[in-house]
Amino acid sequence: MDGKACTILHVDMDAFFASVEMLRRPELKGRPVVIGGDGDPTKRGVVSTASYEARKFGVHSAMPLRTALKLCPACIFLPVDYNEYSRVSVKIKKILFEVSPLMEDVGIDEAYLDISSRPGPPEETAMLIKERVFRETGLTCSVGIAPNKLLAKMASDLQKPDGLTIIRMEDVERLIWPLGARKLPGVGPKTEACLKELGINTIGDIAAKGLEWLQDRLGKSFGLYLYDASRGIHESPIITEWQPKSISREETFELDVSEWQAVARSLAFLLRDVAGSMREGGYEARTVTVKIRFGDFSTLTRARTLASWTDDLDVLRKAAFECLGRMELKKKVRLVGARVTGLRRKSKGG
DNA sequence: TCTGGGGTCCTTACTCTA
DNA sequence: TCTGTAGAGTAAGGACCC
Repeated sequence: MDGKACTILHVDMDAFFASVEMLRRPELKGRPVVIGGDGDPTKRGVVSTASYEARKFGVHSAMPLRTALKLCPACIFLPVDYNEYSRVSVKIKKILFEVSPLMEDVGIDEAYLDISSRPGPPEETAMLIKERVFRETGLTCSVGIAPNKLLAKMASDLQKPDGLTIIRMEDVERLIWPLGARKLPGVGPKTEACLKELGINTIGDIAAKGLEWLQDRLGKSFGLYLYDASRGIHESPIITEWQPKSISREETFELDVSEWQAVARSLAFLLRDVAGSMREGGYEARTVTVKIRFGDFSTLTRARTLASWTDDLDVLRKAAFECLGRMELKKKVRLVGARVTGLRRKSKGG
């Protein structure tokens, strides 16, 4: 941002996965629907999206499917159909891009738009988006309008579903300060608990603290972020081009395994997948990391940086197995993962 | 009996080198 | 040559996001 007043819009699809399923199966409308895992709530997996009806039972995303089933035995459980949601997502992003090419894609169901140079009031642009998205996909979204990305995101969250909310800098004290600290992006369950210990419950409580006080207790970088964010100050720009920094695959076993061979077999499969994605995107990598999570959820990672960049499966596999060899598998293994970092685009012909 | 998968970013520790 | 140190690169773990 260059100092000029900015108008940023945050568009967030309402219960996206569940809403797409309801488009395909209208008989699900008005019923508690949970999307997650392979759709079997007796198996390992977590909730990706719960319809608003399911949320009334206390079901929310990231909750284990087994817990969701207990809370809501009448819920309809469906598997995640990522291909279908991606197809709909592309349609929505196309509409948004037509409204403003200064668009930042944030995952499958949300985006930021810089509409500073669009004529007319921003509410008009927001209404135009909502109408077009509904007309062309049958889905509703919530839109937040603000001078920066942080406030735009918080705005879209204030009124859901099908909301339209504006936050100006002068509204921060009235609209943002009364909210729980957890409502600030970047504050997760751990930070929330830590803040509570410090006597901080709301965003206003954070804003009441000095910069040094926050930095002493929460670290230099995060302390500064909280100090600014609680005042609605945030300067990160709209990112229109994105390059991945890592490519990874992981697998949670249906039952924890104790045989090294099972872990090794899974690792080999995952690496083949990772290498496939690398080739697809035209990337080569320098560092390979292996992750092992045990039944008690304790997690180990081991990394190996290679002498040069590669997308050769054999080389990646050798590095990964060397990492695996450095770990003691004394407990049953729940999850195995493979990741490559230090990515660069492969030069043509090489 | 819980707790996915694919990412990003931050902090801390360690090692090597200038 | 010895010693201390700063900085870069690497490694490991953790928090967070969708």
